[in-house]
Amino acid sequence: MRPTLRQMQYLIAIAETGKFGDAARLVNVSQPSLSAQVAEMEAGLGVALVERSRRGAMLTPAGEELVRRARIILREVEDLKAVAKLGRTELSGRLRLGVLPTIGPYLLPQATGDLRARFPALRLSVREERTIDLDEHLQAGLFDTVISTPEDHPDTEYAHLFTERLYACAPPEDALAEGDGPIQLEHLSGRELLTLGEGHRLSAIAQNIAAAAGAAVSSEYEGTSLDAIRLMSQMGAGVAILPSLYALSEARRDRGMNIRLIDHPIARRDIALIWRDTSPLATSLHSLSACLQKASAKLLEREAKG
Amino acid sequence: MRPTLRQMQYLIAIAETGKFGDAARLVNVSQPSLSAQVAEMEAGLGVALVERSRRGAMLTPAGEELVRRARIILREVEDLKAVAKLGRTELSGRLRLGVLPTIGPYLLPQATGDLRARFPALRLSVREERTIDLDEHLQAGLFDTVISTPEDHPDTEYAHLFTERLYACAPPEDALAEGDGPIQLEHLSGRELLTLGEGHRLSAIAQNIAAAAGAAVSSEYEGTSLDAIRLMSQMGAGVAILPSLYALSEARRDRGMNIRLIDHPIARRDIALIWRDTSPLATSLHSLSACLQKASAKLLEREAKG
DNA sequence: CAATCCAATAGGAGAAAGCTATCAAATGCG
DNA sequence: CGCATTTGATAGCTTTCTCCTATTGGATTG
Repeated sequence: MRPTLRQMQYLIAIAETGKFGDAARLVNVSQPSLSAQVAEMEAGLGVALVERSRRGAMLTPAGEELVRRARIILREVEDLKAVAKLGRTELSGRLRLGVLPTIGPYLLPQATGDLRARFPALRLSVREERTIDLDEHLQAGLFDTVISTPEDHPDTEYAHLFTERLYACAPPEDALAEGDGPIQLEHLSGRELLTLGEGHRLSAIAQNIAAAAGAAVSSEYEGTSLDAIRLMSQMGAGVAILPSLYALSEARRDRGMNIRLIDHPIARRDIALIWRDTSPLATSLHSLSACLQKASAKLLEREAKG
Repeated sequence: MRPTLRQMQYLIAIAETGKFGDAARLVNVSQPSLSAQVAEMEAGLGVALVERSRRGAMLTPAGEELVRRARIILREVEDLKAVAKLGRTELSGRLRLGVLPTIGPYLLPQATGDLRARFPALRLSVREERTIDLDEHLQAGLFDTVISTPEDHPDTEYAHLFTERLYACAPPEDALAEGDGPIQLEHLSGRELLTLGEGHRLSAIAQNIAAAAGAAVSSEYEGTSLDAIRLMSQMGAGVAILPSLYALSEARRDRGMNIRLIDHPIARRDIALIWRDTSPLATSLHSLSACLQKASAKLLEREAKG
């Protein structure tokens, strides 16, 4: 690819020193080598760039113009190297993160402070999608990493973030709302459960719970957001099935809200930061996961006691 | 100089095709060569740029960023080549022209039309200086070329433009002002001659004329411009010695002005476009001189008749 | 299970870029 | 004037880089 970066560098050295010999010394090269490269450059471009005389070297108008441009180009190459160096040690640039809508809005705000401190050059691009779409888009390269349930994503590596548990939320006048501690599956027997629409991971889990508890998932009221489900529940439409992060963060905000932990292995799900097993970002993503883990621990500390 | 332009090109090809093999075909290179160069680039920068998988290649965030920058850099190299190509055939960019103050203001305006048509990319930077300064600054590289008298500039090549002759200009009531044709040196005998200050070529010539004609050069009234000399002459201070271009162009404008050609070999001087004999612009400057020659011929056509 | 596809690896050939030594011209100094 | 110095160009040789063909290894597909 002519002219070469090296040739440009040599030409600039001549512009700066005014002599072939000094220019060669400046760039740590022998004078004949530099002469040859400059001659090569002139031949390749078909223009005289340097005027040789006994008193040294002087640039032609064309040479001056090319030096001006070459300086810009070399500086941009340096910038490129600097950017790469930043990216070497830490995450930087745009990282496309896919996240479950039952997690993202509650976990990420908690983590932003830490993230900014730990990865100042990182620009997160976040998108909420259903589990099934997360997987497809991760494999297609539209996401660099996702926050989801590892078992739904083949050919991936992951770092565990936290274990999500489920909560039941009933209307105030409901019998379920009277107690305080965890409830058993049997307590849900015969009830109508409210959950998100199809394709969401939460929906699949709710189906399992319903089957195990002898309950039914409401087909009429499939919510499009957790807030919608909670509101429907408050209006008497049924028992809302809510995941940890939402339940705890909303419960903290709304003291009147009555939630009860469902105490059963089926109502647990591991949440992890997940990436393609071919991704070279693995090590960086591990430290990202540490930040996220810390944030989730803080959000879930009430759960540990309860 | 790492990374190389070629390496950047290869990385871009991967970004565009999504596969090493296709990228190699795109840039007319074997797949192993491209693989090696990209690997070299990654090693040199210390960052993973490409995520390899069985389904092809995918860029990391760092890779995307570098591709963005590399595209800019490659385009600027193309621009540089294009600029060089323009400069190859014709004069272009800034050409620093030094010119005698007795010539520049009269010759150059006449030539501008032709110059623009012939060298559209040329930006003339003109500076008027005394002969002695022209020479010094030409040698020092502050000028690419000058318009002057060849015999005053050693180590130069030149292209003849025209032969300048001298005119005598006397006050209206003067005896010299009565005739019309050329005058002989004897007509100046005993007169006081007006000319430019020291260091100007015209001054030296006027000294010669004075010596040969038995005249004196006024030491009191050394003009700083030809207009000043002419005015002083009109006020009765002496006989102004004026060169062709000024005399003819002003005579054309001011019909009442009386000028008479001095008919003697000593009152001639060759004017040429001059450049260092080491200048690679020689051929281009020859075509520049053709334009200037044409302009001067037009200005001097009255002289040919008279 | 064979066929196919993709990237990495191996080994060798050619080009490119480097170096030392030398030359030719010109300048500078005694 | 003459000799030492400085300048860029040239010559010859060595090293490094770049590329190519051929092959391997792993994974996907019919």
